[in-house]
Amino acid sequence: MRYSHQREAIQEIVYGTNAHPTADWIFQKAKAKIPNISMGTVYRNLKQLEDAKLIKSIYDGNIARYDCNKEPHDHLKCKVCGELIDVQLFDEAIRTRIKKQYKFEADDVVMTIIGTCHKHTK
Amino acid sequence: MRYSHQREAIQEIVYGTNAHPTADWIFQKAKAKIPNISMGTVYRNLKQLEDAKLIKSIYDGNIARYDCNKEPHDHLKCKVCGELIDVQLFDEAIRTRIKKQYKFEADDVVMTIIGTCHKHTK
DNA sequence: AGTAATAATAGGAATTATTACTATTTAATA
DNA sequence: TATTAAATAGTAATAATTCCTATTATTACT
Repeated sequence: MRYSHQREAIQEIVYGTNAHPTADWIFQKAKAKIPNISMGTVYRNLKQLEDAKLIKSIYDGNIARYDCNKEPHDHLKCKVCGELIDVQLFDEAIRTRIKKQYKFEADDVVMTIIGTCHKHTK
Repeated sequence: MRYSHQREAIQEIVYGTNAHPTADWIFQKAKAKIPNISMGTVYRNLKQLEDAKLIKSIYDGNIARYDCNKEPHDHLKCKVCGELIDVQLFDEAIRTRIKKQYKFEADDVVMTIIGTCHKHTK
């Protein structure tokens, strides 16, 4: 993977937030740095960064979000404010259980728990 | 919710398979019964059936799939054949742990474990 | 049974997220 | 510095889904 100014900027943007930004949000931020950057460049680089394990992507409903947290982790999604909170729930015990119970070799987990976060409890 | 021939057909189609069909697959099947049914009708009714808790929907990547299994459950997704297998992993113990550890009230879980199913182990 | 009210529909246009295409630019390196 | 191929900008294309509107069908009421 050859160096590019655009990719560096995109990586910096994703690393600069833990708000799980969308491709479009990243595109808007990138335009502030590189005014004529194009959406295709954003998508291509996000994919490359993901392939290189420098970022992760998650599907929030039907829209992709990008995450600078590279550790295996899961998400709590608040149904009031929509925020995604990083948590670590899936562990080796569950992996073993899945292997024994279902003869299924688990590589990756996409887990989102929908509910209400502490900011909205009265 | 008023009766409609179209909704009845759509519900029958979803109930008639456990292959987690997409909206388009359901649309094709529905056309065999009702030749001039439209895609909008399929989407509207799938949403209504989901609101009425008669079916469930899950996101497989960025595409919606529909499930006649109304019980809370999770999915194993085989990365070789793409099949989604219904399992039950999320339980009251995890819900309690989330509440204590993160002060988060969990309502629903969207969990998909990506890996390889037993059909592809040599 | 006839009629009024309105939910649901067909058909198509619009939207949104994402991918594909192509001529040009840029980074690596010989 | 000249060469080569990867990366880019700009734009067109695609795919899933939603929105719009005139018409149709279901229900409720006489």
